[in-house]
Amino acid sequence: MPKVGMEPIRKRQLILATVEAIHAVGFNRTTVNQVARRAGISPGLVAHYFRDKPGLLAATMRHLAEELREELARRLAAARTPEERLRAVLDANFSDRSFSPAKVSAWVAFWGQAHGDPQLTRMQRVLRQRLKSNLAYPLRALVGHEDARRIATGLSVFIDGLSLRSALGGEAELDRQSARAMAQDYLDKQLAQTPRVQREHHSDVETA
Amino acid sequence: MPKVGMEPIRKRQLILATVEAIHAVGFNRTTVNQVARRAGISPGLVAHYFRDKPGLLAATMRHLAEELREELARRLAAARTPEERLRAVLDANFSDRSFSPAKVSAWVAFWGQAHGDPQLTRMQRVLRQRLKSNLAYPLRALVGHEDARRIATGLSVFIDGLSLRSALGGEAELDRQSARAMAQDYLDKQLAQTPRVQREHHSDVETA
Amino acid sequence: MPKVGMEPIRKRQLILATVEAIHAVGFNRTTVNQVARRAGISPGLVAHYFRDKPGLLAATMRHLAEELREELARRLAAARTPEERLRAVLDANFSDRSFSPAKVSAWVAFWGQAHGDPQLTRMQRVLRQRLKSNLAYPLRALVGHEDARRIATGLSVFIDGLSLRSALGGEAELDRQSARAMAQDYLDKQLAQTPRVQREHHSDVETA
Amino acid sequence: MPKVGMEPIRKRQLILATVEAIHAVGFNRTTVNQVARRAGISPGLVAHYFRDKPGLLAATMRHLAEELREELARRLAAARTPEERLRAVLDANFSDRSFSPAKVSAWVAFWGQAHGDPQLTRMQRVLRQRLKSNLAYPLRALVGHEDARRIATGLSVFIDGLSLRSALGGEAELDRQSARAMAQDYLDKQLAQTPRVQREHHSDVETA
DNA sequence: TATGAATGAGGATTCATTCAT
DNA sequence: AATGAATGAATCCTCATTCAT
Repeated sequence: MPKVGMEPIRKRQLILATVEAIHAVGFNRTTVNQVARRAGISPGLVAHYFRDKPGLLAATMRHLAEELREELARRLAAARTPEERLRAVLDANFSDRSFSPAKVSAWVAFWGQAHGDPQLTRMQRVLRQRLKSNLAYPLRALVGHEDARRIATGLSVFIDGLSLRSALGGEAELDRQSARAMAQDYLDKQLAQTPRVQREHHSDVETA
Repeated sequence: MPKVGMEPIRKRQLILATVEAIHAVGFNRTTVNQVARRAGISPGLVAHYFRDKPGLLAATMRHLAEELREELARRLAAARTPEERLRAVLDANFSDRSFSPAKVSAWVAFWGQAHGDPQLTRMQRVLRQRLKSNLAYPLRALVGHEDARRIATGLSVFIDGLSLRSALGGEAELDRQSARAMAQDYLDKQLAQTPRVQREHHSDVETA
Repeated sequence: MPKVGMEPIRKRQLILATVEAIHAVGFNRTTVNQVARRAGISPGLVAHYFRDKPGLLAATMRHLAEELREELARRLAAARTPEERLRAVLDANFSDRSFSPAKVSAWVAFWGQAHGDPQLTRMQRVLRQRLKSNLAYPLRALVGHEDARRIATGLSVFIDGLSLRSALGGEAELDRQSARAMAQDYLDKQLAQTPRVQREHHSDVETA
Repeated sequence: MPKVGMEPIRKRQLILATVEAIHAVGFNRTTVNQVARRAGISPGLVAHYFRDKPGLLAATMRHLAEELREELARRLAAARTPEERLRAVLDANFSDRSFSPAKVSAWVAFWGQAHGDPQLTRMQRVLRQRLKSNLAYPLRALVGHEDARRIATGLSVFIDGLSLRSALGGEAELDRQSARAMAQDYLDKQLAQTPRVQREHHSDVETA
């Protein structure tokens, strides 16, 4: 049943099937045939669209990263103050779409594979850096440079820990809402004990 | 060249080789032959001592957990106050022996495999629970029950995040000392904003 | 973009692409998709015109044989004496068109595949027989029947050997001109040591 | 059924099975499983001994070349005069062991694969060079340098042609004895028309 | 206790072929 | 007449596991 314009559809089907398979049977038992069957597609098509298994896995991870980026971009566009920006970053990371059990499972599985796979390692590094930047930027409006960097690092570490816990424990142990709350708590407690800085373009407004 | 009393030596050799292999080539490329060769042992012996590959992997993880337990027990034995106990828990988790690059890599690899493997999942759950208990107990001497539980959970999440970051980034990005310091910072900031509780057996001492 | 009268054009394109592919990447890596892409044609058309891969390969070999036949026919038409006929046969076999590197590569590749493929085997046999006949006929005007047969066989064997050498060694080792000269040398040396026979219809001419 | 010292036996079994398979079903249908089954061995052992399929094929060709070398060495050791040496070279190339139908089939199959396979190409080149040297050396005792080179080249080309003919036509068309005779005829006819040269170290003997 | 040769099931990948458009 | 997406059988290869020694 050959059709035109199927490429994006097929790719999406296969990527979703990959995430589901990882969540359902674990990374090791996730074979190309598994994924293809789950997507209702012939295994040969995987090669057609992703070249090989590493290609499929990399594309899957890229897809997850892209989803996260979209969620974040949408929320940041509506944010006006540093506080709103910080909230937007957390909202994106714990959004219904990005923090679903299957996707969190996939993230953790990829973390476990990153060692020894240069491509995955690079992607992880980029993602981590991006999260830190997204946090550090609004923080610099509130606290000193060094403190902003420190809090951004700590919060991104904490978010990773929450993902891990969520994936390993199942939803029962740590649901999305609680994870979100714990991240917020982390941020609040850090800010509460960090000296605020008056920044020039803020003073202007305040003295006006 | 069969010898008697080789069992514990062989087991240790194979377990260490497993950790090294995971760190060196990643979980997926860690084959039984790889591990055996690295240990300077015939692959057939793996079956003899661990029955099969899952057996070797479970034993390896059990070994890591046991090491952590030993480190902790030793330090807790010398701890007298709640503060010392908390420090002991952190010291154990970030000890030279438990937080080596290879071992942290192995932890993260196991996390990635836990999904779908009931045995690994169970072990993870037990470990996590143990860490939380070890933290919550001394905390209950300082803060309320609910706060103790909350801080213990948060800190164990944060420690996991630090391990992950350490494994993925390499030592360059987050060394052992810095990770230890960040965990301490987390604990300090949490305690600073949590109301202290006067407990009976402490009041006695203090009022004396 | 369906057009009429495309059949011979498409077939030629695909056959030439097959020869080029064999020369460029070797027989084994010559896939239908390879050939189609090289011809700038959809792989589906291969089935349309040649039914399947064996059909394409057989047609390709038939094409090479036909080319050789044409070259020979043209030259033979102009030949008047037995000597001219012999020269014509050699000229045809070592012509620019028939003895190009790509085509010689293709011949050798087909030889390697002939075993176990009845169709290819049959074609090889026919070709060989034809070459031998084309050589034996003019030779019979010069030497005895048995000698003619012997020299024809030997020369056709030698020509095959030259093709092989030319294909394996690349043009650097044995170019077309040298191969032609060696074949001629073979023929000359054989004739020089074979007793000539006076044939009736020749004596008439000569005694006239 | 693991045993020690099986390596050379297994390798020989697999190599012979490879030659037989190529002869029986053709190069393309010669799969690793085919060969293993034919050798009465598990397919996994192929990887154990030859790494992969190309490794097996290369080893097979190397084996054929080595066999030829042995045949030649044995005969050359017994040869005293240039004429005996030349005869030894032909005897070796058309020996019962080296010129069996299956082995000739294998040679031709390898020729067809050499294009695009650097390893096979190199081996072919070395073999061809060796044959030419083995012929040129005794020839230089009989004729001039340039003539020796020319005859050696021509004869080795002719031998290749005979192998090809023998493989394609089956034994019916050109048996081993006839092929041998044709090669001898080629050599004799060439020598008969090439001026002999008196070489110093021969004159000494003859004038003594 | 120890070896490592041998097995064979399982997985990734290739590719000739089909077929809806 | 032409496309090229899709199929799925076939092949190579890996690797956990077994077992004779």
